[in-house]
Amino acid sequence: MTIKDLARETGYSLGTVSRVLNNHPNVSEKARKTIMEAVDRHGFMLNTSAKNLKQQQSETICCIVKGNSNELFAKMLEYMQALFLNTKYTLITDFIDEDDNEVLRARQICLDKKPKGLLFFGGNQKNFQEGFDKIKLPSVLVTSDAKELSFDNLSSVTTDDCGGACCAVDYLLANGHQKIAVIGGSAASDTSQLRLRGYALAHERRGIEPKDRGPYVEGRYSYKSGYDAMWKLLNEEEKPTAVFAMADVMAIGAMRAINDYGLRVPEDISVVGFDGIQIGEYFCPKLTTIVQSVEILAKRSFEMIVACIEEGAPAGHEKIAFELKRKQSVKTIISPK
Amino acid sequence: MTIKDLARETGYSLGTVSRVLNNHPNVSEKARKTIMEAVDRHGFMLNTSAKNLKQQQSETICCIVKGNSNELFAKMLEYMQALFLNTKYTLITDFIDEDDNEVLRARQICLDKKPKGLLFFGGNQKNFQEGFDKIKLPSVLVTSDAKELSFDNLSSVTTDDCGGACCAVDYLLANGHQKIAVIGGSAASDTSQLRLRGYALAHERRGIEPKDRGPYVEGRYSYKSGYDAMWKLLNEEEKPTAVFAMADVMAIGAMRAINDYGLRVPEDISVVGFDGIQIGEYFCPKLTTIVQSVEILAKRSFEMIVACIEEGAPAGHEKIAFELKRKQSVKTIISPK
DNA sequence: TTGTAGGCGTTATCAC
DNA sequence: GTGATAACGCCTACAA
Repeated sequence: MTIKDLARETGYSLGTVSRVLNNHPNVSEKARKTIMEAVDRHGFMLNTSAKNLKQQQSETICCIVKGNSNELFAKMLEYMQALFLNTKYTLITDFIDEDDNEVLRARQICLDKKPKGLLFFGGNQKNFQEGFDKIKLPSVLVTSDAKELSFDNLSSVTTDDCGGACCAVDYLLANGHQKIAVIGGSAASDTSQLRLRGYALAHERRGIEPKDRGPYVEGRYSYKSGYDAMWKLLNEEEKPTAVFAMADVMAIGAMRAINDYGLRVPEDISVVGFDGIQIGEYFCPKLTTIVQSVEILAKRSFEMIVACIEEGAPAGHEKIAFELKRKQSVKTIISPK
Repeated sequence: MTIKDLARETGYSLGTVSRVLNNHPNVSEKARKTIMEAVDRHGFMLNTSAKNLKQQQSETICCIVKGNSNELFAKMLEYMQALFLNTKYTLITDFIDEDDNEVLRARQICLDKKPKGLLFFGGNQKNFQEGFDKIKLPSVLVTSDAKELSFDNLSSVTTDDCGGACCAVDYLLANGHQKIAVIGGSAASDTSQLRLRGYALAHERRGIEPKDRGPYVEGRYSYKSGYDAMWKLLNEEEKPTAVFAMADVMAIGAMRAINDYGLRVPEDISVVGFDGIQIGEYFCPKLTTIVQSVEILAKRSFEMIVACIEEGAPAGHEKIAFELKRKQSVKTIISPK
């Protein structure tokens, strides 16, 4: 069933049917009614391939989401959808695997759907370096800094990773912890780099030498990896009194490991996470963490992409404020100064 | 840039370029090489709209996933992708919102991509009743029973929800618990119905009258909802000694509520969940739960859809075995008989 | 092995 | 208001 069939059946021409289906003006009420009736009768739907093929431009913005079970991204998407509701743009979402190439995918989407702008939720610097020059659309990379990439059509909005980590670690130091271990992602990742930098910064500000700092265990952002990393730390000669985990999931894995080892959080070892995902609030003890504001992240990304599209605003790179959420997973060794 | 440009540039014709791009035989090595070089040079990509439009049939199976942060579905998808890797089919995935209409979406996809079969991860009976008659492709509904719908091209694979719930509750009864409360989804949902049926069944088998059973608190499948439901139970005159939560997330919310109320799991109140998600293993105490086998769910769905497509097998409705994972959230009041 | 031409289902630009 | 008709980019007979 195509609009051709619809035309034949209603006695109107292709053009009129198409006009009705696209809510164009200049169609008689009568035509609209007859045609819509036929549409409903058959449950007719337009073929979007044909539509996309023909349309040169669409009032569409595409959001490419990396990884399909990321609570932060899911929440951000909700806000984003709400924001686009009252605009002339339609937000379309495309989920891709964690390790798929988002830039390649974006290029395909540009070809097929001809969107006005691109939003990337998560992204790998390397993929951008290699292929983003082929993309000419205003784009915003959310959750990862694109300043260094310096494409003039690629903005970015990120949480202040370095500052957040610094704040978390400083909080631990202020509470009297000394050797603070870090568990986090691969040192090769930009985000991990920044958070590690924040860790160092907090120490530097208090004049603590590198040799007097705790160890860094690399892993992936998962419960299991957090567990394993912590387990490793627990079996070393000198156990840390506190751990900074670069992600809440790692923090939770770590807390479980501490429990299994027979120690307690925060009595024996304190833990601070990063992200602010829900489960942190439900875990026992409630996780003290650096909260990324998904709401502001979404809002600023939205504003930036729209400004770039409508006013040709230049690409910008913005850092969003974080918030230290003090809960129950940190013990005060000396009263904070 | 289109294949036309590519043809012009390489001196070959449209046909040859297309053949190269689609790995057809009957192309000279030379042509393949020159054309591929041009493709790489420009980073050329085919327009999939045009491709889909033209192609009448594709060796494709589409998986429509409802809700984009469902751990069970994400895991199932991983298995599914692995299963399809060695077949001639390409699995394409389409994520839709929790409350979008999966059947409508499926119809659109059929029009656009002309797949050979459909996989639904999650689905609403009502949507199927209303619109599935328009879909003529072999389909499998995973995680929700489609027997009652009785479409001859719609199979289903589900965990034995009733049996699982019965097992969970029986385990609690066997451990000496008496008034077992239930917290779960809306009584209107099929899955909740089945799990509630299992709860009743476990009691019937031991000859326990409805009046001697615990209360049922309705909610949604979320941490918060589990928390609220439990809080309500805690503030009633007669507190339960055990709770069966229809989802692990609810169970975790409930455990947090118990903690906040000043009681302990399992010493004061025991909890059993349903699903077998990761966090249950990391929570303190580790959650005793009914595990749905995502692996088998995926495997059987895969086998069924392929059988329907290739051998015209009739639709079937299968129940997958669950597993009771005994961990730390249940206390034995009397030794189990 | 390669080239040519028709058409997939739409939308948009014309006339009428 | 409405109806022809020409693309959109690609695939695939069929012809050479």
